[in-house]
Amino acid sequence: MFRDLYLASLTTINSLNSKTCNQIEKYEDGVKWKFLEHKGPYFPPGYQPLPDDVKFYYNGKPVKLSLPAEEVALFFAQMVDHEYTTKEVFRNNFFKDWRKEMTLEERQLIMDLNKCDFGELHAMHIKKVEARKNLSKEEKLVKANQKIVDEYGYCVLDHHRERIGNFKIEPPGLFRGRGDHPKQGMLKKRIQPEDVIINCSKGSRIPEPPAGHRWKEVRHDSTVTWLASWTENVQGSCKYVMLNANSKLKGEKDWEKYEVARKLKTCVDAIRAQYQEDLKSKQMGTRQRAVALYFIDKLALRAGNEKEEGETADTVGCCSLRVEHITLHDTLDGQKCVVEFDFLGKDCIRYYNKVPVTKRVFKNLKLFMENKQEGDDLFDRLNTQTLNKHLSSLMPGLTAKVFRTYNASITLQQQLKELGNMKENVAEKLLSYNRANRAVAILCNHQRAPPKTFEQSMANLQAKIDSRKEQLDLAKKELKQAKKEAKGSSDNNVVEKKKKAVQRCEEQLLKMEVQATDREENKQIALSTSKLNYLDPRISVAWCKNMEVPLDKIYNKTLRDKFAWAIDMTEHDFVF
DNA sequence: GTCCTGACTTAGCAACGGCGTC
DNA sequence: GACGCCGTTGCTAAGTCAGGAC
Repeated sequence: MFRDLYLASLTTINSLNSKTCNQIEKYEDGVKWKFLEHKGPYFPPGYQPLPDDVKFYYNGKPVKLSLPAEEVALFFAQMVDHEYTTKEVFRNNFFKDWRKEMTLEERQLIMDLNKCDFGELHAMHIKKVEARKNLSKEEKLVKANQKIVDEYGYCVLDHHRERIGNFKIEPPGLFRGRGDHPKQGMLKKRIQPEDVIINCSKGSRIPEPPAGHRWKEVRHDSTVTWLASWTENVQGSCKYVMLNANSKLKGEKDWEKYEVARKLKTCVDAIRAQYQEDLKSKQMGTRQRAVALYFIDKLALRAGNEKEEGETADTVGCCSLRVEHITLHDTLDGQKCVVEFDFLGKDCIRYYNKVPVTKRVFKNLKLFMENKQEGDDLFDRLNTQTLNKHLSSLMPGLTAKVFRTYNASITLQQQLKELGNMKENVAEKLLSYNRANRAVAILCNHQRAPPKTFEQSMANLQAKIDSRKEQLDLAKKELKQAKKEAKGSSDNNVVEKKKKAVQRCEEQLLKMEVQATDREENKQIALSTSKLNYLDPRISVAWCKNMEVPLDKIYNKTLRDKFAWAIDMTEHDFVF
């Protein structure tokens, strides 16, 4: 995949368990692995045991916890005002794992989480957060942190110095699975150097493990893009240290992704014709595949791999839909053949939609649901492997995911064409862009929790609009008066001044009203996900050029870096 | 064909920090 | 200069998909 990888440097934040540690060192930078004794364990950087006046209480009595148990208690204490800690599953998992870190005596004493009082630990945490907020820039070690990024945040790939995306090892803490995750609250353990695999070129400088320690393995695999990896203990999955999105390697992959989606554009009509035909197939499997493809294409559903029951939250995608996730209505709200979808998708985000479908799709769905009950798969003859195998036979590189990219990008392009108006000012053009972006976000079901301060900030903005309206009325009156007074006079200066004031007021009012509309429409919709992952950046770059809108109005610095390849190559006549 | 795993992309949340307003 | 708002950034969970083993 790449020829010549040199890992310039790599470091990990946080260190090892401290079970037998007998010495505490305070670290200025809080980053490098630090080792206390040649054969001893690591200690968390900067970790200080609880001061004497901060106590943990069990059943109303103060208890001095051993160091590992104390650290895990702090993880919980930091979260006590979060909804997580009210959930039974979270509490049970936490308590079970916490007890594993306790000494025998502690385990015999601490039997019930409800009798634990983390109040003082939590107060200490809040105090620390507040204290940090009040620090100056220098005290916050901004420069020191930058030095760490300079030293450890880069690698050399094909002779180019490239930024690493996540060069810090994930610190220990409590697992925050989304939704009703059965493993939420479990202890995410501290990663040791002995857990970490380093991947770098043969002959390159191998990063030094901390003194007295060794890496799990050093390998030289140029077929993969990761620089280091480890296995996390909660789900047993691999975690990787990889390059930043602005690297050449990631940029090339991004470009390839959009090129495959563009290629789909050339054969999508034939593919659609084929799955329409397959809806009539005698083979049940083929019909199911056709209906699934219809959903993936029309509704931009995800493929929906099977998941191991009890290991993760109960979420589904297209192929894993169950009969309880759809309701069929012969007629609904004056429309015929309506399918009502209601299920939890990725990240436990609810997908709720009422969609009129063709008669044939509707008839097939009725057939698939015959003699089935809650819990049964809707598409029992289909899985993502067979679906993708079929798709790749229709077009090289075609998978279910490509439809999402294709439909997202083509929707943006069409919407921009429909909504765009060269005569508008920049604020109005941006509203049109955001509306096009929003159409995509709705299609892909990219939601967000409404900001906590939403109602208040809308009220503030409305108050500003009202006050500006009053100013405008006043300015108009003053203009009228000035015109009256200037009648017959050759001096038009006052009138011109008042005219400009009216104009300025109108512009400001329009800008605020546009902002209010945009914000309201965006309340529960996340635009960033589609912008980052689904919309071919060349469409946006070309639009900016054609509409004479500065690119930084739609792409922030991070996005401009990520899409540098598109910014460099795109002309105004680009068509997706 | 199915199951499992590794590698990679996609996703939302929360902390941070810059900037406008008073 | 203080304050609050909101866009940006970092973090890491949760998906997709290919390939290998059986």
